[in-house]
Amino acid sequence: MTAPCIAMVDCNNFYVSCERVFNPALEGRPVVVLSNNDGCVIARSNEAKALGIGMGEPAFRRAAFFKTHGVRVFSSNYALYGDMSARVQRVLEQFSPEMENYSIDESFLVLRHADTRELLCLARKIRATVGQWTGIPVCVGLARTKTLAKVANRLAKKHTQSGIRLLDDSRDIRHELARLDLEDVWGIGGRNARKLRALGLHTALDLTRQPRDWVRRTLTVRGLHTMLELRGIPAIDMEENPPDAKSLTCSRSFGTRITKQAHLEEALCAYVQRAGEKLRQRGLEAGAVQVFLATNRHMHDPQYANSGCLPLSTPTDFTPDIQEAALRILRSIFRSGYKYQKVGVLLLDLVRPGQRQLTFQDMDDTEETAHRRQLMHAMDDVNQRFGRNTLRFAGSGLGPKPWHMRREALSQRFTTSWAELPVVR
DNA sequence: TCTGGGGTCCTAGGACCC
DNA sequence: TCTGGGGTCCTAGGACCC
Repeated sequence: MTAPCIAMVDCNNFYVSCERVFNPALEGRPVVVLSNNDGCVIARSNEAKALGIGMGEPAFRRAAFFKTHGVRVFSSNYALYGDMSARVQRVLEQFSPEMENYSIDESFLVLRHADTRELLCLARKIRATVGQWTGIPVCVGLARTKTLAKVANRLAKKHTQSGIRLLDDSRDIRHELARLDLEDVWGIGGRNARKLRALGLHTALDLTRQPRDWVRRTLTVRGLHTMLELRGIPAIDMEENPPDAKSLTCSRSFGTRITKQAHLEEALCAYVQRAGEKLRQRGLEAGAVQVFLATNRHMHDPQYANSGCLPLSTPTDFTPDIQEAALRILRSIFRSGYKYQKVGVLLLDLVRPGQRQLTFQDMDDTEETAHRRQLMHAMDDVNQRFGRNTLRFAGSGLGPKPWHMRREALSQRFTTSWAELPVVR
């Protein structure tokens, strides 16, 4: 391969693999991991896939099936998966200085090796090292563009023993694209696949044969980039240093349906607290707050959903100010008489403090500002050392919390339990 | 009687990803 | 009883300005 090669490294059934690392008895058995609230299936072992369990299936509908087939079921444990993800990424870093951590379980690496044999050798080494150092099995797809590397990775998973697939020869590429459904192409979702089918296109190869203008008009500029990449022309850049996020969300579905405004307010306060922690962790301030609430659209009950937004007078990372704004929005959109399923907060117009214009307030209340910063810092510190919500705002309620989500089958926090952390810094 | 047109900014909605 | 959560980008269309 003459041009630089892109490797797509994808962890196999990642959440299931994380559970297995710390519970080897799960090896060879059907295992699933459920979404927040134990709602639906978001990860399946190969054995679970073989039983016909689909991605996104509601767990309650499969409960009996899980029991009769001995499927081991886990609530999602993001503290564990996030930590394992970081370990995998640290291993991958050693193989290329040019790397994009695309998602919790996928990374793109640029490999500048001219020789095909060298590339395959390196891919084998990546796979073996990640497996040995973290216990997580991965597959590697190799190609000239990110989109083709995703295709190669898919082939590595489905059709190889080695877990490695190089997709470089043009006849080979054509052959594989002719067998690839449009909705299985990275960047083409269900909606656009249906649209293209109605226009007579069915496979990835069909798409590569359309004129650029037509693709641009039909699928917007992003679809055009996808099509060019399928042709082997790089059009989607590596994002090695992702820019600061522009928004940040915290929302949950409730364990039971909620009708009381007071309970919604408690839940919202808790979510804002969490959002504030994320905000400070990233060193950002929010310029505006949005709140939304919704009933359960799967039920036949009366439906209501609404949202509202408020700008903050000056960008801030001070949780109480954000909570105040959020509660004002909630009170303006709340309607009684509905069974609510969900409430959430979005922090918008995020900025780095150093990069925004100073206001008169900034010059004015420096002492006050310092106190507020110290307060948030102290809370974050305690909660980091002793566990989330060790210190929390009274607004999130002192009594029982009917809005809490269900997590009935949670594994232990094997890697991040606070008891393992040093108490003194 | 006859009342422009082009540029910019913002937002909502829709699509995608894992 | 029970159907996730957290992001990004693009476009069309309206508001506004000169």
